[in-house]
Amino acid sequence: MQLLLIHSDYIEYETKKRTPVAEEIKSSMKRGCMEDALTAFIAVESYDEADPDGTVKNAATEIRKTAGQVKANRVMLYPYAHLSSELSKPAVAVDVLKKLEETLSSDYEVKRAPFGWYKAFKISCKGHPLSELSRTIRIGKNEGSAGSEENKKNGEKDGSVGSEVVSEALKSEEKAVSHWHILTQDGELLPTETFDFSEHTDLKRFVDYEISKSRAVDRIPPHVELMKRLEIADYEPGSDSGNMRFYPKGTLMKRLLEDYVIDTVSKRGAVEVETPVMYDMNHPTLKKYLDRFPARQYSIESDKRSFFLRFAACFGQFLMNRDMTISYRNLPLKMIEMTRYSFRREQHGELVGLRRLRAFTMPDMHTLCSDMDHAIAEFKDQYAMCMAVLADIGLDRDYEVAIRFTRDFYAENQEFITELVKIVDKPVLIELWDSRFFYFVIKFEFNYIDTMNKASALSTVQIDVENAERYGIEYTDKNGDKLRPTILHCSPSGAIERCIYALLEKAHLTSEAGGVPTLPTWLSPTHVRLIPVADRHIEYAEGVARAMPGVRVDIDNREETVGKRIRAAGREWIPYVVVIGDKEVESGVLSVTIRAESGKVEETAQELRERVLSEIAGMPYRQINLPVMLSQRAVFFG
RNA sequence: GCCGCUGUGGCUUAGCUCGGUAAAGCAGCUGAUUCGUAAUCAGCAGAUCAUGGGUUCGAAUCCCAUCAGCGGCUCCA
Repeated sequence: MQLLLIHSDYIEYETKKRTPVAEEIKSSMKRGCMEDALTAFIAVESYDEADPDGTVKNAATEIRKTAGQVKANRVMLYPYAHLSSELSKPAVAVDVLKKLEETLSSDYEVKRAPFGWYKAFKISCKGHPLSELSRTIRIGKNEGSAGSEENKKNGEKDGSVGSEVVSEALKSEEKAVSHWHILTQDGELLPTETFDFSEHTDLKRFVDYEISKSRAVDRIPPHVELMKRLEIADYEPGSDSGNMRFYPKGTLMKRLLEDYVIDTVSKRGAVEVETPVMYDMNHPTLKKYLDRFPARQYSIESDKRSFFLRFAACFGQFLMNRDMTISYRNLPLKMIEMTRYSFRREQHGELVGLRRLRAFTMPDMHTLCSDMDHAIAEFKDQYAMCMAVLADIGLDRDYEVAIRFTRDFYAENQEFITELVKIVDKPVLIELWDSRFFYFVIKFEFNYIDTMNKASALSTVQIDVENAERYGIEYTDKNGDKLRPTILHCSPSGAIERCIYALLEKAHLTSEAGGVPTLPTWLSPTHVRLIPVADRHIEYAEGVARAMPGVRVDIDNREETVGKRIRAAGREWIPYVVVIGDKEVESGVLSVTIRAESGKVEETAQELRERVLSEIAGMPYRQINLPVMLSQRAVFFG
C-alpha cells in the first residue's frame, strides 16, 4: 500500500463521473469535506492481496502515529490510484478501505471518499514540517537471518525500517509487546518501575536508554577527538560516511583484537572461514531475506546483475553449511569469520566516530547444535566466554547486560536464565516478549554505556530456531536420520571498531575522574619509548631495544629537548618511558617511568622486558608497525 | 530521510555582524643548541577560506544549491 499523508486545513471533494470499477455509494458520499483533517491518499497494491487485514492494521498504525504527531482528530481516507503502478484488484481495495475506516473510527472522526469515481477535490496543506509524509506499507514474511550482530539488538527489526517499509516485524511488535523487568542474582523478576536503582546507576542509564529512549546529547563524543589525536582512525571524506580510514597505530590495534578473538574461539574448536562480501540480490534463498532490508543495504550493479553487500557473515556461512556433509559427531560445529567488512547503510544521524559505522569489522561465529538442550548448554558456555573476552580486552565489567526472550522460553528455562544472572553477579535488564516474532528465542548482549548515556552492544549470542530450515541445513544423527540443527549466532567481542570506541570512552572517563587515561598494554602501539638524552646515547638505546624481543620498543631520536619528548610520549599514552643518558650507559640500569602508576622504577632492560611480557602474557603480540626511529616517522594527523 | 548548527594552510583557531582580496599557535623544513623527566631559540615555506553557482567594480564575509562533520527528530533491541 502506498500512503500519502497530508495534514490539511481543509479537504473537500465532489464525485463527477463513475469509472468501470466504481463502488456503489449513497448520495451522502457524493460530496464531502472536512476541516483540520489528516488526509490519507491511499493506493492499495497487488502485494496487499496476500494479507488485506495485515495491511489494514499496519496502515492504521501508521495513520495513528502521524495523526498523533500532528494532533489531528479527523481523518479523511481518499483512494488515489496514481500513487502506484501495481494496483490491487478493485474489490480488495474497497474492502481494505472500508476496514480501515472502521478500524480508525473508534478513535477518530473518519470520512472516506468513494472508490472508483472521478472526483474534483480541493485541499489546503498546512505546510509545517510533518504536514506531508509518504509511507509504503508492505507485509513481509518474517524471513531472514539477521546477523549475529554486534550491533545492538540488530538485525531483526532492521526489516521494519519505518518510513520505508512496515514489515512483519512491526506488525508483530504490536502483538508481541515488550515487558521490561530487572532480574536479580536471587532470581527475583521485578518490573523496572519497582526496582531500586540506587546502587546500580549504570543499569539505570541503560534502562533509560532502552525504554524511554532518552537520547539527549550535548557534545561530540570524547572518543572522536582521541581516535584522531592518537592516530588510530579518522573520517575518510573520499568514501561514504561511516567508512573510516585507519592509521598504522589503529590498524595494529585492530589486528591485535582480531587475533585475540580468533585465537580465543579457535581454542574452543571454532574454524576460521572466509565468505564473499557481496551476494546476488536475486538468489532465491537470499532474495526474501533481502526484501526485509530494503533501505539498509549497499547495492552494486555490475554487468546487469544486482548485488548487495553483506551486513553479517550469516549468508556465506549458512550457504556453506547447507552444502556440507555433517554428522552428529561433528557437533557442535563452529565456524567463525572476521568480517572485514560488514556493511550497513545506517542513517546519517546514527553515525558517530567509531561507535556506529557503515563498514565495520565483526567476528561472526555460528555454532550448529544438535537440539535445543545442546544449544542451551553451548549458549551458557559462550556467555561465559564473552565475559572473559571483554575482560581480556580491557572492559572488565564495564557493561550492562540485557537478556531478551519469549515467554514460552522463559517458562521452560527459568532456572537457566537465573543462572546467567548469577554468573555476571549483578542485576540484568530483561525484555520479555509474549510471542516470538524474530528468528531467535533468546539472546543476550553486553552493552557499553558511554558518558553521553548511549548504549552500544558488544558481545551477543542468540539461539536461532529458523534459519536451519530456511537455508536447508541438516546433519545426520546416530540412526542415519537427517535433522535440522539449532544454530547459535555469536559475536564474542562485538564489532572490533566498537571495542576501540569503548576503550577510548572508558579512558576518557578515567581522565575526567582525575586518573591517567591508558590503553591496555597489549593493545598499546608502543610498549616502551626510549629517549636518548643526546646523540651519543642513540647507539646504546638501539642496543636496549634489541635486548627486548617480544616487546614493542621505539626510540625518540628527534632533535628536541628531553622535556618535549617526554611530553610527546605522554600524549601518546605510552605505558613505559625510559630516558637514556650517561648515567644509564654507565650503570646499565634504566630509569623507567610507568604511566599507569605515575611512578618510576630503576630496572635493567631484562627486568623491564620481563615486566612487559608478564603484563601481556596470554594476549597476542605483533611487531611494531612503524619505523623504530621517530625521526623517520611521518605525521598522520596533526 | 527531515530540521538546525558548523566547514579558513597538515592540526587548532582569529577574521565573517557593518564585503576592499587572509592572521596566529602547533606540526613541517633550514640553521643554532647536544640538552636529565610535561613544550629551546631564530628563520623559511605552506591557504584560489568545503565544492559549484549567484549578487557586486570587488566576496572568506551576502544569497542559492551540493557535500561532509556535529546535534535534534525519525530510526535503531
